Amino acid sequence: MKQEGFFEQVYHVVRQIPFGRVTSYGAIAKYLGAAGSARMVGWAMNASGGKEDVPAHRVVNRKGLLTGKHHFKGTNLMQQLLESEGITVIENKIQNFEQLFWDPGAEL
DNA sequence: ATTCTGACGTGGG
DNA sequence: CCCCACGCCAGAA
Repeated sequence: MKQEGFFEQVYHVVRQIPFGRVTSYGAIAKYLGAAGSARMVGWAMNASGGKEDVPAHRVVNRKGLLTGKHHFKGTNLMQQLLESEGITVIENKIQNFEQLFWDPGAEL
């Protein structure tokens, strides 16, 4: 039974991201065993675009930059969601990124 | 089957 | 920190 597309695996991890926390595509990819294919993770999020259960706004690139904000409905929606969780975002970059970083492989 | 793209990551300068 | 080039591999046309 399985047949789970690559997306569902990503959603499974992203859904577990705690409130007010963030993670990177690479961390998720590595957790799934697809280290190096971080692009697939981001792409999976693109497919998840309609799933509200997947807080894609909590997933950023390794620099803590909101690279995917362009793919959201609005241009500033992603940042608003993050700030709504107590995260400070300046110039599309998350402040204290290392502090807010949540590693699925390390804590899960 | 081939070709292209992509919300990234790493290494070198 | 920035910039440049390469690799990665799943899915759509």
